[in-house]
Amino acid sequence: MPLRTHPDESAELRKLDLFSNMEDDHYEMLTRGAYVQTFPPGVELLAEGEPSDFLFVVVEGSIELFAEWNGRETTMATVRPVSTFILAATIKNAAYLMSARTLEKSRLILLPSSDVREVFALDGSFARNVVTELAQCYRHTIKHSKNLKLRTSLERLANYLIRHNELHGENNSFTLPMEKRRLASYLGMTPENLSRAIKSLQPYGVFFDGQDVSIPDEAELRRLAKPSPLIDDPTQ
Amino acid sequence: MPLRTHPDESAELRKLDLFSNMEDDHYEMLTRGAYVQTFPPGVELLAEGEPSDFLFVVVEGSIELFAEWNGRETTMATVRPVSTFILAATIKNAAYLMSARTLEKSRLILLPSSDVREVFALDGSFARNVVTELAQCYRHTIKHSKNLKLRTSLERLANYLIRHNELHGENNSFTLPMEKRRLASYLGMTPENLSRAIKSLQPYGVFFDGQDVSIPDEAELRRLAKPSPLIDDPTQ
DNA sequence: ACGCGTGCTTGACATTTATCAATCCTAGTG
DNA sequence: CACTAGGATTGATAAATGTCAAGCACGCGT
Repeated sequence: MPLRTHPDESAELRKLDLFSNMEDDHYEMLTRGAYVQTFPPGVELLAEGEPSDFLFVVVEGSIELFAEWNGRETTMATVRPVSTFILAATIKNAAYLMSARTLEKSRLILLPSSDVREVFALDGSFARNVVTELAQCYRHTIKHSKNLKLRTSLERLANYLIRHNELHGENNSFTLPMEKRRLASYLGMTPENLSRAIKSLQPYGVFFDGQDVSIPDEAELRRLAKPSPLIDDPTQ
Repeated sequence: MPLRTHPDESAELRKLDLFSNMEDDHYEMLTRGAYVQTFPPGVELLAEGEPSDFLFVVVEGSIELFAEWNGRETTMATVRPVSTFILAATIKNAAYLMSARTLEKSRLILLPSSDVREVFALDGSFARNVVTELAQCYRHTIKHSKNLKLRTSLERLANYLIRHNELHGENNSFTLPMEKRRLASYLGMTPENLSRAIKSLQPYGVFFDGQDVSIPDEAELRRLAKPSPLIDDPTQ
């Protein structure tokens, strides 16, 4: 059963960049119809093609954005706290282009799309925040396309490992943040192909133990991966 | 030698969705430093990685947005009049993620990025127009990624032909709007592979004569292509 | 009309990637 | 503690795609 937001969630929401510098009564309009809901893993929250009824905010857990065509499926992105998803569809009042499912138990805030559009039309600060968020998503997707079109799957894997090590590695070691089959799908390859790619990175000093990865000497891997900030840097 | 905008270009610019509902003095701020310039074919206007000095508007001709990595190059989009490009980089004051070159003789309006950002901060209507434009670009790029990840190159070609026939075909015939090698690059394949893909579409009722295409009976092609509005419809 | 360049096509071949089936491994369950 | 289900791996094979080299064809300028 959906519940109204609790003060805790509301405070968390207010801190988001997307809602900074907004007038308080506009923020009130935006959240008065909001729900907080917790979902178990593997729940499909929305399907591509549906009209956008809600803007979603992940407060806890993780969400997979994926797309389907002709019986095939591919992972487009993974969304982690605290951030929104399907903002573009909400603002444009258009159909979702991607489906979403929970990967683990997740707590979400649902903001009615009509309220979001209403406040968007009224509040200039909010409109500017939406631009920043959309520009971010847009540039991420451009980089994803460049990655797919300019690199082989082995190169994509190598660059993924280097970037993830930079962001989350300690002592050049880290644990994969998702199942291998999802990573494979995100990187545009099959699980079998990922398995073989992992093996063929061993000569470059990459060692896997289940989900755990260690890259004692990054230099060799970098020679193969040739990372570029214009594809791999999430802050660019 | 750069020239200030002429009254003609200025009127054309003002009519763009991006500048609708703006206050006149804000529009004035935006255009007082603008230049109009005509470029011959094949001129590289900007390179990925450079800071965004200008927002570009194509008034005449056509522009290719492309990206490079490790000696490889791929076409990301073709921009035709009247529309802007590299808006996201301009607003975020970030490096370009794509390079741009003229495909034919082209007339462009250059708006200094600093002016665009200044007006963006002042004018709520302009900020909302930027959102609409960015959401459009974002969703286009999502569709491009889905196309690449979910379809084979033959399926991508088939869908491209169906869509282009819908939009620009007369009597189920049309002329390719770009060279085959650029189409190949846009579709994420080599020119050789495109040549073979074209041949293997003959049994599906697709006939090429140089740049001219005719699809007397679309039904057969559609059975192969399985077009989806969530990938192929530019208005979605 | 003649060359000339560029893009297109074709063939032979190599590489990359997917598919299918079997097996292994491991975390969770009764 | 064995059982089981689902993911991961492996091998064999097929399909898709890229590479290289040669030849073709069309348009352009002289």
